[in-house]
Amino acid sequence: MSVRMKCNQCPVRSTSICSSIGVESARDLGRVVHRMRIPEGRVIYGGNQRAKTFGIIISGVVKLVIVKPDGRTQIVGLQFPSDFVGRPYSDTSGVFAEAATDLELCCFSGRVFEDLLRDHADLERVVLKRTLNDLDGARDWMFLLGRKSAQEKVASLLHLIAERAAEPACDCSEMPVSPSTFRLPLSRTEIAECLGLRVETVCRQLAQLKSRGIIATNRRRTFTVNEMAELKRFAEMPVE
Amino acid sequence: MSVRMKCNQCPVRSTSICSSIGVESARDLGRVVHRMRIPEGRVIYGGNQRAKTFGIIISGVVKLVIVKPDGRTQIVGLQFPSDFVGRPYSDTSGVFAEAATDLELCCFSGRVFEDLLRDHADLERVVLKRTLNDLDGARDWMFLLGRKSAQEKVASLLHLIAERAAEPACDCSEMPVSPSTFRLPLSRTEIAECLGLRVETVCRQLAQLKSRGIIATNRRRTFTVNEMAELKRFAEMPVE
DNA sequence: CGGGTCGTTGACTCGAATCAATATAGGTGG
DNA sequence: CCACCTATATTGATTCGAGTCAACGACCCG
Repeated sequence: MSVRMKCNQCPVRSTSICSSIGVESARDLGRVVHRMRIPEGRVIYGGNQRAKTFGIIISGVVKLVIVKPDGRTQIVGLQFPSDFVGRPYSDTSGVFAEAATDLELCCFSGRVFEDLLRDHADLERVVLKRTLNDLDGARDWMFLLGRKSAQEKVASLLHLIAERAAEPACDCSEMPVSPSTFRLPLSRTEIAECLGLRVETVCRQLAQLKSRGIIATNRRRTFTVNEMAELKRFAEMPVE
Repeated sequence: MSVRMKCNQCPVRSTSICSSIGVESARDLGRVVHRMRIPEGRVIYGGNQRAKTFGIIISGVVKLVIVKPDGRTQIVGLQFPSDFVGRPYSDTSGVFAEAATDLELCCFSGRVFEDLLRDHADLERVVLKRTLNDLDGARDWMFLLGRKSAQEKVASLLHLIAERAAEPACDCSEMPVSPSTFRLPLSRTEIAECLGLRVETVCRQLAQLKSRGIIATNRRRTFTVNEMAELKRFAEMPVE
């Protein structure tokens, strides 16, 4: 099976960077890709990872983490299917990328991709656009970290995940039950690490949302959002 | 006086994007620039600002702010001389840019710059590199907002500002007194808005640092860092 | 079925927010 | 140029939200 074939049946083709570049760039990119399965917990880049890796997430979730020597941990980004993974033009970033769930990654190895970037202005433009969007996202997240209450933080993250999980490209959904049920890609501890909170606080806020009927959880990672609109309200209102 | 002349004597030429592009791009860019003085408090883009503006800061400081309807405010970025100001490829960003001090800006108006970006791959590449650095910076800041104590937050911000203020391109320094004295580009309230704190908390932490002899302040905005190394320690240690 | 990790809940503490009262710089107008 | 006036900064007293410590419960794996 040729690479072209693989790209043609790629589930994220229409939403990834591949959809925004010219045929020539797409062809050159298609030549150097290979699919890869990565188990939960594996570090993709950063830290002691020597080789640069770039890729597009086909399925699964990647977390971007900052860990300080004293153990304090902050998750500074989440990436979902169709997102671009990698940090071009630098190999010294305090951030590292780790598989939050098992992943399917369409990846191209370091040097090759950077050469491609240099040679294909359209590819570089689309990476720039993605990066600018990531920056907007990071800034919205800064507002959350600096100004929102625990209640709002938890509601915001659930809302964000629920929206991404609902996208067709994402296989997080378990079964199209009534509103939206999906498997949470993060543990309680990881949720806390996203939000600048402690696990216990996250649990208490989840309990609150449950008692109000806005969400439901049975098995640990199985989530149902009953009232998406309510959830959004909670994500932006100081309290009730 | 020609534009070329103006560029030749530009104080931030060697550190801005202009230093990283080819002669042809530099020439084309030089054709469309004009200097502008902008008073403290003026909004440069975002909010109700219709016209897109791009530019390079020659002197002064720009703050990037998110304000929510209920009045909660978070500063999500600071930009110093030689930094690039503007948000290409989008006009709907919740962030807006405001002059934190009086500014001197070398600016190019919207459409023209975006066309230039498209036509000059080297210019686009250097904007991409800057954006990636901004993203790294935003993520470091997320760690600060999510995980640092008030003490560390204040020390971190002062350290960051002191480093940028010390750069030759920056005219913040007042007089080369013993260690480093400079004019703070932010009010106490703005410092609080950077850090996800309240004014009162910022004051108390400043008082702490003063009583330890690490910094000194006489007139409100005049700051001296006595012990840069100590300040850095405080920026990263849970407490003392 | 048993062990261990992860999640949940409760009691208490602590750091930063809030509320309130001055103090001081710096600008303004007389 | 000086005295006043206002916005900004500072300090104190108290409250409150989230952190910490501790125990228990439940899901998941072998």
